[in-house]
Amino acid sequence: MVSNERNEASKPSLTEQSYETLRNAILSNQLAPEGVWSDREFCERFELSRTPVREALLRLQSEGLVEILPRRGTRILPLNASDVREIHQVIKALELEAALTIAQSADNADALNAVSQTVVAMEDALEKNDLDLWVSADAQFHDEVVSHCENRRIVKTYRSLRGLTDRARYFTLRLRPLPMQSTKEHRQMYEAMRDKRLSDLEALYRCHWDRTTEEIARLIQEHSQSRPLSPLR
Amino acid sequence: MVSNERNEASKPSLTEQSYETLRNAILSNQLAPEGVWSDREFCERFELSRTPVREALLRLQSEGLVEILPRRGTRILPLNASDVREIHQVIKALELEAALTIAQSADNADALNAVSQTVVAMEDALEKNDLDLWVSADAQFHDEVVSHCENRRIVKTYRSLRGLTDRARYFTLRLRPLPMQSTKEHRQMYEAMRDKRLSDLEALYRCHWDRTTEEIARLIQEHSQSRPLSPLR
DNA sequence: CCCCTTAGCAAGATGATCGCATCTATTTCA
DNA sequence: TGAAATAGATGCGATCATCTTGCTAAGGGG
Repeated sequence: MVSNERNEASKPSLTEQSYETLRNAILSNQLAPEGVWSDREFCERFELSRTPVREALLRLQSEGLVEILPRRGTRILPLNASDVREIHQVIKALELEAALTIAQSADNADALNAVSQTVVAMEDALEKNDLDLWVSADAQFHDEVVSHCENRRIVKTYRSLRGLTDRARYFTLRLRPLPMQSTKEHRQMYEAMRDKRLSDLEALYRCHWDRTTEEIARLIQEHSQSRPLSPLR
Repeated sequence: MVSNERNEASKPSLTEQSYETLRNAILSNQLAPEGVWSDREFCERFELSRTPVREALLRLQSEGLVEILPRRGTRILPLNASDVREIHQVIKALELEAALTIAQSADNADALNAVSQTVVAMEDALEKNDLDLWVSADAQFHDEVVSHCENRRIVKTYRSLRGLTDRARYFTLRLRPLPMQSTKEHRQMYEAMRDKRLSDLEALYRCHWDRTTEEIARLIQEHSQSRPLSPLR
């Protein structure tokens, strides 16, 4: 009666806690992606003990945020232009698949409604010249599309990859042109989804992501030429 | 043949060893996907100790093969028809993206050559009526496509998901019709890729995967109706 | 009087800590 | 320059404390 399935809310384990702490520290760039860190340094800095930290690092490695060098230490992987391009390509493919699924679904009223609202929010934010609001609406657009595709694997993979590039998106936001073009594209994507124009939807999606990707990747390339390449795993 | 970047081959840590052992045991169905296992049982059965087993289980959980119930044990997740559909949808999207990338690449001679050879191998195997050989060639077709897309994230995500459904594919292989249709489709996909007919390629890919997915999913549904649904994470 | 519900206890298992042997990298000496 | 020793850190295992769960018994209701 009392017990439902959410048992992780009751008491976050230290491993979970370590994972969240380290992940946030990396994504917010509090941990510089340079040099090799030892377990001890993580422990001392965040007041955690070794086992939870080790298990958290293993998870972060599987997500591609860090690289564990056996018997040597842990390296925070920097995000270079090539990484952004690779990750965005996967995101593009997954999100397009989700959008196509929604467009072809018979029962997509909820999804379309949710997506529609985010488009309106983007247009409002643009009018008010509120970039933070726009970013939030933009993120929500993509999240709503993915969330409504009824495929937990797509959602999970998408979320984990998306987190990686939020760093990049955040830092390059104010360096990019005002997102008028982007806002228009989002409306077009929504309408193509609504009207079940599948090939239009696909072309729009690919175009949108390819353009966004190039904008961000170029900015990263210009602003951090000194950073080393990061091997995967 | 020649190992290039694989530095884990030099000396497999016990964690790596545990991971491989457990993963193989699950994928080959030596560990029944029923009931909850304790750490000790894994340790005794495979003669490993707890720390490596725990770390391996964490990795397997992040791949969706097992579910760790806090303070209760570890459950091997069964593969039901719905899972197969979800995973195949992701695979379809990723592999299509890879195929499109190859088709649009200027320097795709190597890739096309490798893929072409696997198609020939499939046709040979079919003629000899050698199912095992056919399966191997089939797997190699998809692997070559993904491997040549120059995107490590796609490769990595693909491999991890593909492993999950190999179980299903293996078990349903001999229950499915002879793969004549499938072989023909692979040749068509290859030719579309070679001739840069992108929309054909896309349609062929979607059609191929959707058909394969339904074949396998239906067989699973019929053969294992008694199995419980498996929640993700 | 019997059965069902609930509280309490015990046993077993897990999350986390700590220590040891081993391996890597660096430094020093020949 | 090269080899060996030393210092430091990691991988792994042993151990402790806490939590879950199943069993038992007591109490209340039919």
